[in-house]
Amino acid sequence: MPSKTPAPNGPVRLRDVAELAGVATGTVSNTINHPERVHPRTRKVVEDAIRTLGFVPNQQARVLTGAASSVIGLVVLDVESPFYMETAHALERAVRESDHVVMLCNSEGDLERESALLTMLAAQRVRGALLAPATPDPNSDRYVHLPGDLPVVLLDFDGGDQHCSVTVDNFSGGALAVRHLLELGHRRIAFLGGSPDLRQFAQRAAGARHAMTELGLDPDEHLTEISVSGIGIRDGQRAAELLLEAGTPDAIFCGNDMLAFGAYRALAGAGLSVPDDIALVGYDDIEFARDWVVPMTSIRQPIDELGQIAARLLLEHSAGDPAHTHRRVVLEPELVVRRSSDRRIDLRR
Amino acid sequence: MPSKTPAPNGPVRLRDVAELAGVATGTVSNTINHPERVHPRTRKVVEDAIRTLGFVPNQQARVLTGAASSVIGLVVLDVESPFYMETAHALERAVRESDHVVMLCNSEGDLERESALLTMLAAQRVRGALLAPATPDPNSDRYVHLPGDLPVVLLDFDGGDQHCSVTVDNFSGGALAVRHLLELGHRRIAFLGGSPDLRQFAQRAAGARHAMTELGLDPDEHLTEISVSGIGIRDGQRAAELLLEAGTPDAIFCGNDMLAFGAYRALAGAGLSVPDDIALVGYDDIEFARDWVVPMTSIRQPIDELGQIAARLLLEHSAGDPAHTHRRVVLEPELVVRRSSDRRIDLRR
DNA sequence: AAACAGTTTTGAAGCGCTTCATTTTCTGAA
DNA sequence: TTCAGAAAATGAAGCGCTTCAAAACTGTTT
Repeated sequence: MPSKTPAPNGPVRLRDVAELAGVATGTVSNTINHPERVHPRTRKVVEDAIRTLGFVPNQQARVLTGAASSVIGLVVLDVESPFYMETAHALERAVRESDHVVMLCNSEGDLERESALLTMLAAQRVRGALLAPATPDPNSDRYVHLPGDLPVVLLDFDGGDQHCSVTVDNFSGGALAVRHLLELGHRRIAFLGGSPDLRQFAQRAAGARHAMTELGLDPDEHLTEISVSGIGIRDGQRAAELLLEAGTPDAIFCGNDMLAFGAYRALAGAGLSVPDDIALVGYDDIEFARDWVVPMTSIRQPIDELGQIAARLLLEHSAGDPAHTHRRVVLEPELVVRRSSDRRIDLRR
Repeated sequence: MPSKTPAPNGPVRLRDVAELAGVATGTVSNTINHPERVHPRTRKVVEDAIRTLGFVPNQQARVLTGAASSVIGLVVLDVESPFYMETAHALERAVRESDHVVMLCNSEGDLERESALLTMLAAQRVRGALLAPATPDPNSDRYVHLPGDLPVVLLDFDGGDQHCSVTVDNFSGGALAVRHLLELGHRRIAFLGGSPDLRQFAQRAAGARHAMTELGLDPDEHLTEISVSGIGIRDGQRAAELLLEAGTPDAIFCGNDMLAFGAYRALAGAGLSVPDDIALVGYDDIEFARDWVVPMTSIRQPIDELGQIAARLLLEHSAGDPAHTHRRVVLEPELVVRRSSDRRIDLRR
């Protein structure tokens, strides 16, 4: 005579454990979630049953009964970009201790896809999402309403008072780089940035201009700006080649490290030595920068801190505290001087 | 007089939509999942209600009622390794069309953590998981029993007849590289591999030896093997420096591209030219290989294919077909010749 | 032996959805 | 106008879990 068990196939259910242990389902649930409430003797029996059956509680069912999800979504523009990967990793480390996992999603810079992913995350009822927006428009209001009121923290994008956000000051970073080059005595500087309507690049360029003005130099005269559509090594190389045709500057400041690597290739190809003939500065300080053939001076984004703060904001926000107010945190980048801009520095570093 | 709605807080529920549209819950469910079953007029009303309320169905509840999850887990050793990232990306592309998303998890090479992640994925009742095992032991049986019978496909690890697996033939790749170097006339070759008890490196080294024997050369005489604990640029550099102290070989074959980049730095630092003084071959053909200062000859792993096949196997396996039998697919790597081993090739490529 | 105050255990209700046997409504032919 | 059959809409049951009021046990005190 079959018991109440409808079908013994599929994964083991809590009820199966209860049956084997000879207790009620509530007791099994309690030994898992409130062990102190159940008698040690019973607890032992239940735990044994769990082990013999290899029971793994269905998280979906749990969440359905009100438990908070332990999944955090992260939507980035490009999973292959070292910067975003390092961010993902930092975030993961940050949420690890609170037993959360990161679900990494790739919007590929496509707004449609970005929306689809956010909806998907909302449908999964994840705890919340970190979003590095794909919009180039810094004032876009497309993030005001998010599907199924997903708790969101924006990365590298100012959320106004609609959302929490964590950004790194690009303007300040651009200024940092150019100030450094000016201090070294360079006067003809080129800024090699990605597509000019990507927020980050525009802000870095503005910072670069500011650093010049600050010292009483006219940017129009001393700063050549050149922009590329892509942001990869190839793009940097091509742009730098173009730049060289119009004359050799004293220094090139690139909008990111990949572009700087490309510029390096162009310079090496033209027989120019870095840093002897020309100084080179990148941005992001990805791992490769340190280990590039000539170690690359770069602007470091405080990625670990960014991950930690973003995680904290998100967990706080998604805890459902009605008193929560949106906060924006702006982090300061840091100049890391290496050989590519300063010949006094050991080649190895 | 309050209606049956218990609490209008939290996300919008299907029932809220039904109420607003003035229909039964079943009808709302049908307009979402079986639109053809509901009258166009009603459908319109319901769809409007969905839109005004911004309803996003709770995926957890859906899965609970038997729908297959749309999440696929991917557990890798190192999320910052370009090889795994490219794999993750390829996998993502592969499952995109079937509307699945990838949940990327980082085991950091830690067996404990790997287990924890697999349990977590089982608890989430994901559709299945791709696993790049952290065990160095190729015969480990720790993957025989997985938590909550999670459907799993192993990556880069032979699953025997317990699991499906997709691997790339490391032996063959090692042979490919060394054969290439021998054909170019090099006779004193060094193999610079990562920790010798990482399966992949051991197999590549074996392949290298085989290629020598094949040509009647004694590996003991012509092949110097040197291993490093790490697998990063720094490690490669240090190892190559050590190697140079004992004399300069004709060519260095590195167990991965990062090591090769490091070796390049060491060579450049010692004033040796690649490829004129010494040839260099990497492994994995990550994106950087093509764009390294001297474009790097490398062994390409067919990552796209790997992602596609793995995805297909997993979806098939997790479809629950009882007739499913575990398959192992072995992919062949490919030699990509670039400047670092062959001076006849244009510097730019 | 009865009364009491814990301490454990129980099991039904409910989370948001889908399914499906029923009921209701519509359609067109008789 | 009636009625069979198709089409559409209904709503209760159930997915696996947690919760919580109620029931069933302790053991201690009169």
